[in-house]
Amino acid sequence: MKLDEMPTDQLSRTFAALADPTRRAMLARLAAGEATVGQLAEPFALTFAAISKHLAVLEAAGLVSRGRDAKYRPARLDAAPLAAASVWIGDYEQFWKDSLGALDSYLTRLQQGERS
Amino acid sequence: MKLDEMPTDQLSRTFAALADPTRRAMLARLAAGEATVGQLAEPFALTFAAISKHLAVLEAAGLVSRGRDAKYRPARLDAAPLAAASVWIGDYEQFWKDSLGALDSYLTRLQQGERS
DNA sequence: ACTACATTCAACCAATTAGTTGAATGAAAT
DNA sequence: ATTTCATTCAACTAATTGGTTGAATGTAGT
Repeated sequence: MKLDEMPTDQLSRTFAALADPTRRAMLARLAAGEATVGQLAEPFALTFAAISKHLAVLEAAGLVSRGRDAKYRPARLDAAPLAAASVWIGDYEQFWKDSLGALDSYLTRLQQGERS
Repeated sequence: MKLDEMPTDQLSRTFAALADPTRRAMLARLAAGEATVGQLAEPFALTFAAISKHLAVLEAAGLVSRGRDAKYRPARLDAAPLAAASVWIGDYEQFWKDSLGALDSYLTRLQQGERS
C-alpha cells in the first residue's frame, strides 16, 4: 500500500493521539522500554483508569501494543504510525526548508508573543 | 528557544489541528498557494462558517495566517509548526528506521485487518 | 445611499473526550 | 479457597469539537 492510500482516519487517529501531552509523555516513557500501566501512571496525578484509557487511544492509533507478563499487561512502543505521520509532514518540508530559519523565528515568536 | 522548551500546548494544538481530515485537505490546498474561504470551501459539502472555524483552528495552531485583499481574507500556509512537529517525531526515528520495513508492514497490516 | 458579496458572530445541537468513582475481572501468592 | 494486586469496565460529568442556521459586519461596486 502507498502512503496516500492509507485510510485517512488512521492518520487522524495518530495525530489525535499525539495531540494530548499526557499521551506524548507516555510515548516518551515507552521509548525507554516496555512499561506497565502502573509505571506509566507514576509521573501523573491521574487514576489508573485514566491511564488505561489513554493507552487504549494509543493502541487504537497503532502506536502501542500490549503483552502479558504475569499480572501485568506491559505496553511497548510501536513506531510505524509515527513513520507514516513523518512521511505526511515531509510533503511540506519545502515550505519551511527553503525559508531558512523559519522554525527558529517561529519559536522566537512563540516565546515573545506567547500566543501563536 | 530550544524545541523542548516550546510550550507544550502549542505542539498539542498543532497535532490537534492535523487530526482533522478536512483541515489536512485545506493545508494541502494552501500548499498550492493562497486561497479565500470560498475557494477553500469549494471541495467540501460544508458551510462557509464551518470552514471559517477550521481556519481559526489552523490559525491558532500557527499553521495559517490571513491577509486582506479587497473583500477577501486570503489564507496562506505557514509551515513552521510542521517543522516543529517533524522535529518532535524525529526523536523516534530510530524506532522505525532500525526495524527496516516497519512502515511497509504497518501499511500492509492496515490494509489486511483494516483496523489498526 | 444601496446593494451585493465574503466572512464572521452567536446561539444552539449532537457526539466525543478526558477525567472521576466504584464495581468487576484475572492472575499470583499464601 | 482466599486474598492481593494490576488492570479494566460501567456509569456518570464537564468541557470541547464539528457542525448547523440566521443575523451581523465589512468592503466594493453602482
